[in-house]
Order: sequence, then structure tokens, then C-alpha cells
Amino acid sequence: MPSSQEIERILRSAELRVTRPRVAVLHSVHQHPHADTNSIIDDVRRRLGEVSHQAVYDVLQALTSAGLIRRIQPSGSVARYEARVADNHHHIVCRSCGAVADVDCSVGFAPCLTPPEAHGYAIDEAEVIYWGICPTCSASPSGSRELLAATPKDAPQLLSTTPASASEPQLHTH
Amino acid sequence: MPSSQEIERILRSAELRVTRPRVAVLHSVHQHPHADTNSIIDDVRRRLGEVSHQAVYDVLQALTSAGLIRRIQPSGSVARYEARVADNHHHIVCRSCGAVADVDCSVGFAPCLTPPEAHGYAIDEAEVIYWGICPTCSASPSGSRELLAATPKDAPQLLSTTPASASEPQLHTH
DNA sequence: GACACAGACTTGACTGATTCAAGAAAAGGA
DNA sequence: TCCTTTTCTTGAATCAGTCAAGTCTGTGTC
Repeated sequence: MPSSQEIERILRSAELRVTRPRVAVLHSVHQHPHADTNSIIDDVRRRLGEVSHQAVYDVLQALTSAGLIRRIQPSGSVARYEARVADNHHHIVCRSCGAVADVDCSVGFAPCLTPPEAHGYAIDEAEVIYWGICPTCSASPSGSRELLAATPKDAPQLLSTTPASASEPQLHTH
Repeated sequence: MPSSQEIERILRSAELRVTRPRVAVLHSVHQHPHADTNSIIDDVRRRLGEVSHQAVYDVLQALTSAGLIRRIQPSGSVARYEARVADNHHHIVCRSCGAVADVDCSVGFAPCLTPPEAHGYAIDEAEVIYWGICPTCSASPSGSRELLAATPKDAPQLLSTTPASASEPQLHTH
């Protein structure tokens, strides 16, 4: 978890001005991988007091296009962000609760796969999303819930990370 | 391209009632792979006259959960649908214009990849999205457009399929 | 062929993530 | 410290998608 000084340094090295919202957002994304925008807004407000949601949207976009964070958006989910950008890794998403976990890419660098026929596209990334059921959901008796990809809004998709049993902390899930 | 009789048969074999909106939607998805919901609504109305958007949403969901069509939603795009469901194939998405093309999966059946560490998830599918620039966009001089994944709404993302140069027909792109 | 009923469609309102735009505030170089 | 440029605030708007209540219609049964 980078310190505030490191966060500042990271921002400056990307030629981004250092502002309180930016520091707080970058901190939050480091601390809560796969958090959705709303959770990040709440977390930033917990740190700084009132901050406009627009500011957080702007910051997330600035950090994303500077390559400091990465935006992921599995089918049927809202946008989520993570600070792990140095490597080329992939994600496992739970169809039931939307929890996201990281998966290392065995190749390591993008694109890690080559399609058999690229149709003339210049490919720079192969994004892999593994779909399945997380340990918590497969253990819980309410296994009859609608699945995420089929009916997105039925599932508590705003779970910002893996559910309670997992190691990553869970931001708010409203 | 299945005939109307075949469409009817497909619906019945999935134990779905045969209604005009369902026939039209399934027809449309067969005819325009990777079309977004709005394009499908327009196309259905072209065939049938006025049909409520809610009906089309309902039909798309019914067909999806019956396994007759597949919903895909690359990061930063709206939902798109395709009728190619028998195999396990993947997609190439253009970062610039959002065009989608199919890529065969060399394994063929899901999940075609196994993650090095599944974190206890029961994985049933590996969805691969190749990101790149399509031939049309890399040929066009306006190559400085914002990229799709970074700033979704800047690109004409509603292109329902590959751009003009490609073989698939293009539905409206509003 | 007529009837009944569950399932499908219409209508209209609503939600929620995200974006737009204009003006105020603040970061950072001169 | 001042000035310029960028960022943040405020408030409204957009757009995909959903909800809910009532009407209609496909389909099995008589």
C-alpha cells in the first residue's frame, strides 16, 4: 500500500497535478481493488469530506488514461477500477454476486493470446474473464439466485470485491 | 439465415411461445450479429411496425436465458447480441469504433482456458476479448480519436457490427 | 371452432450510472 | 505573489435498462 508521499510521486511522474481528490482516489483504488465508482466516491468522502461525484469521475478517467489505474467492466457490471497495472493479469467474476478476483497471466505481457484469425485487426490486448461461482456463493444455501451475466440487475453486483469470506476488504455495497 | 419456419421451430423447441416480436427479434439477431438493443428495436419496428421497447428487452432476455442467443458487452459498450451460440467462440473489439468481429476458439468448448489459480471459484466459462484497432480505423487518417475502453462515449460505439469495409451489414448507428 | 388462462405485450414512469457545461477554485511555473 | 491552466463544484441532462399495472394473445382443452 503506497504512502501518501508515494502516491504524490506517482501522480507527478505521470505529469498529473497533485490534488486532494486525486490523492484520495488513487489511495482508495490501491486499498480496494475492483471497487466500483460509487464505493470509491464514498471512500473518498470518508477521507476528505464532501467531494463532488463529478470530480471522482474526472479523476478516475485521468488516472485511467495516464495508465495509473485500470478500468474493468465485466458484462452486466458497473465500472470497477484497480491499481494493478504493471503486469498483464486477468479476472474471475462470480455470476451470482459479482465478486472479482485476480488471476495471474502465465504469459505475463499483453497480448497474452493470439487469435487464430485477427480479421485485419491490430491487436494489443487479450482480456480474459473467467466466469463462475465464488466459494461463498457455492457454499450458501440460496444458490437459486439469478445469474449475473443473464440478468445483471438481479444480483448484488456492486459488491466491490470478493465477498465476506475472502481476504480483500469490502467497501459498501448499497 | 434461418427461414421464418425455422425461427418458429427454434422457438418452440425452446418451449417459448411463438409471437411476432419474438420471431422478429430472433430474425434480427441472426441477420445482424453483434447488434445492440437499439438497433434491434429499430430493425424489429421496420419489420412489424410499432413494438414497445420493453417487449424487445423482454424478448432478448427470454431468448438469452433460453440459450437461443448470447449477450455480449465489451467494456464501455452497451449490450450486444448474437445468435452464434452452438460453439465457444470469442470476439475482437475495435478500441476506436467499437466494431466487433468473431474469433474462433481453438479449443471449441467452454471453458477453453484454465486459470493458474481459481481462488476456489467453480469456473464454467473463459471469455476472451481481443482489443485492437480494426482495419478501417487504422486506415482512416482520423486515427487520433479517443479510444473506446478509456473513454467509452467518445467513440461511435453503437456501430452494431464491423464498419463499412467489412462484410456484415451495418444497422443504424445513431 | 370457442373458451380459459398463463404468459407476453403496451404504456408510462422510474432508476442509476455516466456525461455535459459553465463558473469558481486551486496547482504550479514565472 | 501573480497568472495561466487545469481541476473541482454545481446542477442539469442523457441514455440504457428496469418496474409495475393493465390489456392482449398463444396455446391447450373441450
